[in-house]
Amino acid sequence: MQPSILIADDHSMIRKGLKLYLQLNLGYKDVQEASTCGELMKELVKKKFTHLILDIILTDGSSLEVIPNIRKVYPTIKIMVFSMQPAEVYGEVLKQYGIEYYLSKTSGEEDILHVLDKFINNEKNTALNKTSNQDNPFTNLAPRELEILHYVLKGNGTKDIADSLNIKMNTVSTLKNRIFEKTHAVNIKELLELATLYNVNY
Amino acid sequence: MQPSILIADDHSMIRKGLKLYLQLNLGYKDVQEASTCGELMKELVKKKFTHLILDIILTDGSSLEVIPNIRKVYPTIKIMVFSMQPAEVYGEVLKQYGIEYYLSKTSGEEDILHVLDKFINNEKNTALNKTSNQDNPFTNLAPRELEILHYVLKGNGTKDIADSLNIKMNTVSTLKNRIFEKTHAVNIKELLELATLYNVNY
DNA sequence: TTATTTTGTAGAATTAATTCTACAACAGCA
DNA sequence: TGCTGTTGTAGAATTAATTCTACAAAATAA
Repeated sequence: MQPSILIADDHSMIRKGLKLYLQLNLGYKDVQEASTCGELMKELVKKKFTHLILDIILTDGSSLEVIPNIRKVYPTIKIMVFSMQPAEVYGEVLKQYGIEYYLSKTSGEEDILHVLDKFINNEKNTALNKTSNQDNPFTNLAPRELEILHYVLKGNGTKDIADSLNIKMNTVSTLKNRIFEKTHAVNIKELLELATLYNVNY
Repeated sequence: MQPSILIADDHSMIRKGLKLYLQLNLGYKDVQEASTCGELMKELVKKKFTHLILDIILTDGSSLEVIPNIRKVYPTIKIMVFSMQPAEVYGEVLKQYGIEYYLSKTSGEEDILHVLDKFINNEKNTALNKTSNQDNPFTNLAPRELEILHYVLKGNGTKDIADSLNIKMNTVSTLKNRIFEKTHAVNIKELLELATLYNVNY
């Protein structure tokens, strides 16, 4: 059976690039795109996919949150997550969500093709198992904390974040405090520096 | 004459996506890739390109720094810069380097194609022209504003600054606002980026 | 030289952000 | 299997920060 692949990422250029790899380099013809969580869910209903490739953060929310739902409705679908961060940052969270395949957008051509190929052919991914970097302060962040971090690193304010996630400002403040505690940063400037240091983008 | 295009970006996926737009959507066949400043210079020697598309930050340095050199050796080459940031952040710097075309990677499909098309066909780019044509945005700051800037860049909060200068928080806020206005930064993150870019560390 | 803009400052009012507390759900350990 | 720590959430109270307005002094333009 031919694999049927759905890509969800809010940058169209990334979607096109990934699609190109899958279609031209690896020869998988059936590749669809979605740019938001909403679109993602809509596409899933339209058609039965065998493989999902999800950016962690989409404009309308974190794809991590919808993964349990997707799993419930489509238990056989294979899911790969990808983002700008090196694997260590999301390592723990991904394990928590049972994600076995991870691709960093900063990887080189060969790595990308290698990981994609393994993913589509359901081979075990070796890369994720060996990661557990203790000194990266971002590794200890909880899923929601990472999500908030994303917005904080973009420069968004507390109210903004609260509004776009539909939670109270208090909650965002609490999460932000926990991020600062765990990373030992004392202000946004230090957090940004740390993020630069550990190659954590957004 | 057919345009001959060179893309420099350290994310291979972005290169592929951009290439796809140029080749499949716009029909320009001659598109090459480089992932580092070093590779960029090597490619330039190999062959005469008509158009360059550069990510601002590459792994081995800022592409902005090599632009003057490129201009000296290849005065007719057209250069477009692209990055993850919205145009305003780099607006001033780009002006300084004589860059007329800018593309944000976060743009949607239509915008990307539109800007690319204009660039390749040497049409005037309207988007960048309306950004104010001052030099270094920090040179317009008044003495007291620079003083406040110093504390802001250190990561200090409004109250802190007010206390250590023995002025009211209102005053600091007003000064901060004027700093943001004059630099066109919308938040601390952008201000820090601008400061880094202009080597401002008061 | 006069008119206009910029600069440094703040009061009042408002809005944003934090802190402190709490609690239920869950995870992990022992 | 019960104990303990973590996570995600928010209410109440408080504090920090912004906005809007204003004004005198200084700088600048006409």
